[in-house]
Amino acid sequence: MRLADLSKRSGVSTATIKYYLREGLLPPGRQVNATTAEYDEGHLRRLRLVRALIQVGKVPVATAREVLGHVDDESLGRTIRLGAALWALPQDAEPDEADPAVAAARTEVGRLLELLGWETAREMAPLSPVHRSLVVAVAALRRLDYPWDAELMAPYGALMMEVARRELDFMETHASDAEQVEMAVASAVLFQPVLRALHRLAQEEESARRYGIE
Amino acid sequence: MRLADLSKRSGVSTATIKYYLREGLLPPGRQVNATTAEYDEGHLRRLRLVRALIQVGKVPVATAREVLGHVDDESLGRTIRLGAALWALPQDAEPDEADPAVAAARTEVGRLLELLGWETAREMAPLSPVHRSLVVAVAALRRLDYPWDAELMAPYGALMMEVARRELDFMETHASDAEQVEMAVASAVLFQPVLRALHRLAQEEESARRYGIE
DNA sequence: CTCCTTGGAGAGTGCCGCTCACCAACACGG
DNA sequence: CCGTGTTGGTGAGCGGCACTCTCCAAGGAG
Repeated sequence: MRLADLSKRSGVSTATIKYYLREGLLPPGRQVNATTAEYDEGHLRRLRLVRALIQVGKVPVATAREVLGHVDDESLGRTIRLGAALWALPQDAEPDEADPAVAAARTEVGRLLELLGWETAREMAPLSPVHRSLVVAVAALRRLDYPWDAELMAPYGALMMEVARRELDFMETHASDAEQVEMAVASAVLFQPVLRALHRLAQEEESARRYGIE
Repeated sequence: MRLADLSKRSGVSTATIKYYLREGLLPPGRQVNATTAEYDEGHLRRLRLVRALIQVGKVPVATAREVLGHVDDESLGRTIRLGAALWALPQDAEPDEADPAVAAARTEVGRLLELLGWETAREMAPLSPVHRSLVVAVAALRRLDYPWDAELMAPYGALMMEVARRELDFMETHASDAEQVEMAVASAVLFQPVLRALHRLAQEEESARRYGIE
């Protein structure tokens, strides 16, 4: 398969594919000679993943490169690889440590993890970027005077744990570590729009049920 | 309160506040004379909401303006107002109707709503932008060969309904329609990062529990 | 009276995800 | 073996967006 074929089968323009190659999102093809390179099904698969991350998941190109780098790092075990890939994903702003809402949010998130019994998450908390973006989001809610507290949030955490369990069950039906990590990244990113849409549909549905369509 | 005070109390630069005023995200202050305008607590509250939408929720400025327009539209009843605001929120790309994955996704989403018994959502389906972005996201998952089907997704839908019920219960503790709609919008947008973070933390936690830290 | 601040508005900035234009080296059909 | 078209590679350009800068004349504060 050459570049033009890759483009046809993926629906991505050759210019964009070249850009992804340049940015290191897509590994180079097998160079046949100075003007020809061969791509295989693996490239097509990776290209579709890249597109999904960027277009549906809105992941910045630089972040996608980093995440995919971890996915491909065969020197790591599965858990570390998964962790590294997930850690590379968030691109939220740094919390403003001077803001009292941030400090309060941090405390409350700590209590939440305790309530949920998420020991690994608690140990990793000071370093984890995921933890950090949780703090930022909670701080934003608090600034809007939403009485957010750990007890209120614990059920959501439990629900997300339920979601994660289903995903890992499903991942286990797949063969290689790389495939599993790839799948975990795809779920982390692509289930987001799905959950968001279901969430909003549920809001509308429940609102219509409670109050009718006035 | 003048512009500079509004800036100090919100932590948003005067230049940015002026920009929001120009873009219609913030209603103008009470004009005292040609060079002075007075802002009140309502402006501060709105400004915080705008910031949360844009910075944490990553909602584009143009979209935020539209959403807030619906929140403020007192000619509408609560359900319609909520629906209008939520409909204005998504900013996903249009589905490519020529793509067979999109057609398959549409069918599958229809079956999902049937399984969940979400009648209002089914009636609104052809028009709803939220429904549309669900189709886009599901199509992306299908293209990656994830065997997504309605039965697999139904539990997620049920979980999101549970989340929505909690939110509406909480909303009911608040007074005016406008406040309730504002709160619904804030949840729709700000719970997203919270859920995302909890989801990823749960993934890491469960992975560590199952496989240890190799 | 003097200096500072105000609201308003246009133009500029920086980033980002492409997209275009151009290149010499080659592939391939006839 | 020739002519046309395609290849990988690269620099520059584009359009959108969220600000941010700069300037202005009109007031306000001490």
